[in-house]
Amino acid sequence: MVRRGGASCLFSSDRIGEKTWIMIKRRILDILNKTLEHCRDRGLLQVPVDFEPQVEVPKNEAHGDFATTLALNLAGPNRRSPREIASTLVEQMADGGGLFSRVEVAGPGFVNLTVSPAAWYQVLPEIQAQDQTYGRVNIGKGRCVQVEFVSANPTGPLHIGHGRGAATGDVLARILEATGHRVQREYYINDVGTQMDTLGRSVLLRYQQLLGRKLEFPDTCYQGDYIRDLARGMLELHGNSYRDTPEAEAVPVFTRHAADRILAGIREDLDLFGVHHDEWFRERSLYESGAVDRTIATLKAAGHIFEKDGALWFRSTAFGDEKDRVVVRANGLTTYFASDLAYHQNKFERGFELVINLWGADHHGYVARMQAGVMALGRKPDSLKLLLVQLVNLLRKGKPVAMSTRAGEFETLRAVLEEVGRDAARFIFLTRRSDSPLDFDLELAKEKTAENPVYYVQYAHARICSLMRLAEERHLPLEGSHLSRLNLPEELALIKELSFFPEVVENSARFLEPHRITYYLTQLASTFHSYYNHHRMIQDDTDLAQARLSLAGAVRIALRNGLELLGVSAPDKM
RNA sequence: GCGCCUGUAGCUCAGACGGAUAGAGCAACGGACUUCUAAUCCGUGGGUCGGGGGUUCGAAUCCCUCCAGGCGCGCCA
Repeated sequence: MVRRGGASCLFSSDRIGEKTWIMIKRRILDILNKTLEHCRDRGLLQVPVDFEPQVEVPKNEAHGDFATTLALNLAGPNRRSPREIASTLVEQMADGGGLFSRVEVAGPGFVNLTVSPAAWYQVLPEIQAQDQTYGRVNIGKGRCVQVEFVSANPTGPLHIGHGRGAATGDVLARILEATGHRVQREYYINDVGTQMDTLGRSVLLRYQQLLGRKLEFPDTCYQGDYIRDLARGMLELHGNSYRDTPEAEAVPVFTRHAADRILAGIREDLDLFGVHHDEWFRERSLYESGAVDRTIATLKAAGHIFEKDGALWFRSTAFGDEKDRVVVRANGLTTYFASDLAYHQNKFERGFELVINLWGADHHGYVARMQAGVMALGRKPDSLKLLLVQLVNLLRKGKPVAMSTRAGEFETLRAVLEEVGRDAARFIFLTRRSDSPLDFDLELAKEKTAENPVYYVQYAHARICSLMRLAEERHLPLEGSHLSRLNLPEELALIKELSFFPEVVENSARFLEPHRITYYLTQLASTFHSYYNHHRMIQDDTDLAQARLSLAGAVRIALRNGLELLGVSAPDKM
């Protein structure tokens, strides 16, 4: 059953180790900072106090593994040419234990850095050692974060748009967990208001029809077949005992029955999708506990509420909204916004330092007032992040599948899951940034070809597993000390790409963009497939075989951990 | 009308903090399985980054303006 809110930030799974970072980039930054310090101390360069060197990966590989723009950025303050500054830096730079095989000034004043193969090789054993934790980065430092997502009204089954929200929210939560945050997943149930009344009335009318009563079923009621099923449920439970009950009395009974049933169905759908919420928070509880009244009183005491035309208004314009908003109507009823204010106050009272809400893109007109509300409640505006999830265009062989809740002919999440499976659905939902519309082709999602990115990535993983099985049969060592045999450019490039994984995860968390993971995995799989097709792993030269298998093993770890973040399985064979 | 978002190859889209010659997948065309999984790989063509102006040593990225599209603008939920 649904639990009441109140559980605060009690999660204690602190599985994030400290040593979760591939060191190359960090080491480069250390060297650069030390060099700058050295130059400043000896009066060779003026360095602004909070100057931080930028290290990037050049597009052109002839420009080395990394490049820094610091000479370009220091040119202004020093009134000297960037190339001159770059030369000074390079002269003064101490090589940190043979990290670089080449350092040179190029172009307008870039310093290009090439990392020595020996330093790259160290990445592989480190990935092996970190294994399951590779990719975890502790940037959250135990910060309490709540992700509220799906939160569909219990008026019908989840459709595919909710599925996208579910996948995005769940993966976001996984990414935040992997980056040292304590995360709670929450579902907000709008169980108050006219939509719920409409639901109850819809089921009641169908119930009466089942009892043989001739009546018109209005357009304003929910049309889907599931309403008839709910009515049949009531019939089985209660026979005809509500046949002549006055509507005002019967509707709440039907509403509760319908909402409970639908919610149970929603939970099943989410379960099937591998999505689990820690907390199911009922809007009704905010009224029952007096939280809504309390929040309005708080805002009133702070001078953010005024009265006009018999209604109470929240002065959201004081916080950047374009107009003020009603919280209590002239008829005495509170608005949806009022309970939302109370809900967010409640979230902060539960101790969350960051609150993330995923909303359907059609709510975007609501963003400014909610942000205003958060500020009025005395919180920093960035303690609430509102992410908008755009529409999903459901296609079948490129042609749109009609979707309309009203007409009752929508494609449910469950139907999609049954057709294409959990892995494909999750992955495809995350192939685009959430605020851009997504085409979801059912036929493509089922295809077991290269066009389907899910299989592409999973196949790379299965392929490596298959390699390992064969290597074991032939008694080849999977680990050893022959990494220096990896001297092909594509081998070094693959190690380099592997080393970026933690940074991808980190950025994915920092910008709240799960699609970065799917992009990275697709790219990594592609690099590996290409490498595999050009070079034999298992072969007579056992030292070389061992080195290549170590590399493949590290690729497998990154693929597996990345898929794990997406909640997608990493099969051993396909 | 006001506000927010978007505009990158034929299509779908990546490109955090401004960096060197703008990328991927699909589609099109042409190739690679006696050898570790061809659910794979390789090659070819394809672009005034919506137009214009500005800031900068340097702009797809920042600013202004115009154009085109999407969404939002209730004492609804």
